[in-house]
Amino acid sequence: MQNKEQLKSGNDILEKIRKILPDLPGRMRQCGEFIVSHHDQIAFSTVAEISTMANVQPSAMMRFCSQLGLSGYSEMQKIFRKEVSKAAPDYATRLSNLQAKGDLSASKLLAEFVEAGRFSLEKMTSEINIKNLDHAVDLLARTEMIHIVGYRRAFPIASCLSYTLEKLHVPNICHDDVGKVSKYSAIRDGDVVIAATFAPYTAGTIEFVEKALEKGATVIALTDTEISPVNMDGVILLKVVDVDVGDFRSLSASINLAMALAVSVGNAREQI
Amino acid sequence: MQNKEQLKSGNDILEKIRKILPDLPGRMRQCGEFIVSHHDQIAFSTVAEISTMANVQPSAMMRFCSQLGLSGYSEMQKIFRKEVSKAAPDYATRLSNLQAKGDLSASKLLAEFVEAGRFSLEKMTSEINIKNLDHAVDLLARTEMIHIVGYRRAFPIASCLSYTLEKLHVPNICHDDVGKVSKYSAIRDGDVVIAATFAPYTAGTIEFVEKALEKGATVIALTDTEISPVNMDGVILLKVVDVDVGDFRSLSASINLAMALAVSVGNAREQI
DNA sequence: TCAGATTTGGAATATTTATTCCATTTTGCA
DNA sequence: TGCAAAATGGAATAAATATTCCAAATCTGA
Repeated sequence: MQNKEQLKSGNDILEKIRKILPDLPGRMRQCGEFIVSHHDQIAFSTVAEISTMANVQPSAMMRFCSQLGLSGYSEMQKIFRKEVSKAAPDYATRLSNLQAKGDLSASKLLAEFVEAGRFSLEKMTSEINIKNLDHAVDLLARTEMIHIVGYRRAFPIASCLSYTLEKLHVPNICHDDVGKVSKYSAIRDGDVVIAATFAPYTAGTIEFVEKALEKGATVIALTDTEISPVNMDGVILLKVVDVDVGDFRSLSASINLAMALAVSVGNAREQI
Repeated sequence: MQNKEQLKSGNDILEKIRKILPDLPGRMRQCGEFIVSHHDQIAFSTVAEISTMANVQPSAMMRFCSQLGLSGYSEMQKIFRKEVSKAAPDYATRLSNLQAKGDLSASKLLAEFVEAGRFSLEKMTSEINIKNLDHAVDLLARTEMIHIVGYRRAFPIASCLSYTLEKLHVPNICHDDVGKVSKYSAIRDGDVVIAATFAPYTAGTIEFVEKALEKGATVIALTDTEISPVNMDGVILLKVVDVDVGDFRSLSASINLAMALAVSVGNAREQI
């Protein structure tokens, strides 16, 4: 049994197993069948657990992994873990490595941002709180005035929201602090505020949220963690994480959430 | 610290952490914050890995788990593992789930924007003119002043560029037309203008480009076609297309190109 | 049927990981 | 300012897990 192919992915492993399965003796066959049908559990189960479930001895499972050309169960588990784990790739390290090698061209950097953007978008599909999203749309569809606040890095998100809502003829005020004038007084009881802020959380946005809540407005927060300082009592939190590229972040997830939110509101208002 | 509540689910744990977080000392706080924001990784990671990522000692993490009323990290991991084994659908499944909620739902719209964003990023990778990108970076790295213009839908891109360049201490003026005042007079011979405009091409941006060229500035255009009205003689064109969702567009490609451009310029300036 | 080859189960061993313990440092309060 | 309490880092220890080894059982082919 000479294994020329390096098994790099879970699929490689499953394909290999399917190929050799017909010629396997008893226990080896059981191992193969079990792994194929329960591959989603490999990432977080021990040899002992897996072999018990497969009705084989632990050493049988070890032998099976050797037969696949792997050094052991651990190597197989690592491959499956990599695919199941939702940890963001370490773009910061990748960037420093590129920089250290003097290999940091604009096109390489663009590729990193594209990758980070893609990852952020995909991750958002599993992390978004749909109940809160629907609740936010409902509130925004009914309110007389939408206030939008997002400074510094979050300002593109705020301006995008404001532009989109205006195109849809939804009354909104984008609080841009022109002339360093904050206009809390424009907020009325019953209005809704959309506040966008991400680590390290601009103080002005936090203050704005506090003032808004005091005035009886409802606040919808676009932010990157449940323990964000804007997650105050009664705030509807839409968690959205954009991954870092060095000291910066792709804005892909948050800006697309903003667009989807605004267009949903526009649609909902047409039906009221 | 008497813990009466039995923590049975991942959510119980996260809720408990959020409650005690404000009163925690240094390392305990770090542990709590890390777990809340990376709870999807607990199932797959060792104490050593987690504590390294959280920048605490392993024993700190152990102490934190004790403070939650758990017997240790293993008990916490078991709880999260139990929930992972039935969750974790892949991206395609998550997308379908979002799309299944009804044609006008916010989640379906979000799914559409996510897909549009991913597609736009993918497309940009194959369509970007690398020669022009490098040329643009070179010019931007050498100029005394960068002027940025992008109105209406392109304004988030302009503001994102401006913010990023400012963070990198690159001199730039974002022409935002506050009070409907355009400031062509600030443009000097030798300056570089980044103009972002996409169909249907804001008249103000076209006029700005014309004025800039007259004044001897170099213009870099972020636009969606070679036949864009800003593709005037001598303009360096960076073509970037964001795909439509109904009457709107995901901004993913253009905003990530802007980020990559700005960061490249920052890097290039550090080497001059 | 028998002998050699292959497979198997499980004990022993090695490695990895979780946990405990304790000296030192830091914090908070009178 | 000083002291007691709390927090911390890290080494030592315990526990869990992966792996290796080998005697016994089973299979295969002449």
